[in-house]
Amino acid sequence: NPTHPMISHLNSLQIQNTLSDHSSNPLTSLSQSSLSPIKQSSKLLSETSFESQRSSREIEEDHRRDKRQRTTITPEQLEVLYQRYSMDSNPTRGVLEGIAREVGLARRVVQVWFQNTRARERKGQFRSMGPGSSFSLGLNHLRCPFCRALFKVKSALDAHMRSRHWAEAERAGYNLS
Amino acid sequence: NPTHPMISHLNSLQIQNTLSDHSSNPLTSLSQSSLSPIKQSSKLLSETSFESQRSSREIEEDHRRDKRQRTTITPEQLEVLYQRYSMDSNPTRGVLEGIAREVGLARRVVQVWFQNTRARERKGQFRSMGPGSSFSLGLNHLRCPFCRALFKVKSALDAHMRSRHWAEAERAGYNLS
DNA sequence: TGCTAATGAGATGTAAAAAG
DNA sequence: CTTTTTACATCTCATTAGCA
Repeated sequence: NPTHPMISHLNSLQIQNTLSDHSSNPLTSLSQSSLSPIKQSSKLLSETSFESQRSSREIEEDHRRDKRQRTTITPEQLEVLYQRYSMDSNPTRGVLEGIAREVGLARRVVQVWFQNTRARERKGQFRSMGPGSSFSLGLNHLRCPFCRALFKVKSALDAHMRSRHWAEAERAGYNLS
Repeated sequence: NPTHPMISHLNSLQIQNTLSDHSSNPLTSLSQSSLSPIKQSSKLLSETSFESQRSSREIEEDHRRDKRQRTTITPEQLEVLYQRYSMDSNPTRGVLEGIAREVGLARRVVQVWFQNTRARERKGQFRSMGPGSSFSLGLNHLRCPFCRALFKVKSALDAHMRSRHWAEAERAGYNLS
């Protein structure tokens, strides 16, 4: 199966990302394709970062393929993801990128995983995971007053409110200190 | 709103897919006709970090891309910005530059942020901020008698009046010594 | 087939650009 | 500078489709 996303991990390349706090970089780029006038139905999928080594020829082939690419997330990766999720189900962009690097998946893949997991939890279809995991649903009990985001630790909720609901929180009299 | 015939709809809503992920975005198609060359001085933005993964091909494409570049301001940077804003919502050019250096963003980006934030505050969408911050909306109550600038501390207002409204202040009998 | 990764539409917030 | 508009990033929710 050629579609297998090689979840391997040799992506240690690109270590950058000055996590060195404070001078955080603005992250430029990020644009998305402006698709061609020709409809081109299923567009390119998010590829894991390390796939950047693919030749343009290969990428072109991907274009032609109209099959949706499904990433297979390994149990080891899930373990990490759930652990991070339990601390903060709504990570900021920077944190998300760190997690992506840690598990070796494209940022977009991790982002989608978090979105789907939040949705799943909301619907009550949450599932504690794999072997040895101590994570369990009911414990993620802090819900953001302004959206449905859930958090396990207050500090994470605070950070979330500060970055996403600043105005409302202020108006409502929350003390985010 | 009939504005720019050119850039306008290139990517207006249609299939939209904004979501996807970028970063490795082929952007194959398309001619990309001429179109105005965005001025964007060469390295307005920090190319620090992350860019390492960009290939020369991608960089080249950037050159002919006419898309708008949106900076992502991190929560840490916002924290600093709002703190400064609380002291003086209308910083002079020099101060603005210092702030820009402190947060690691281009002066222009910070300037725009201040403009947008002042506008937001006027519209009542203001937010005060995070932990440790003593700033809170209603407290930004010193308004310049000659323009709409707002300040939290009198010294900042005075400095502002000295640099921008010297004549009027003099005439009006203010003692700015 | 069930679980879930990926998509897409609609909504929201806001950085950047345009207009005044 | 301000005000208004554009466009991009991200979220939710509903749905589609890939794989064990």
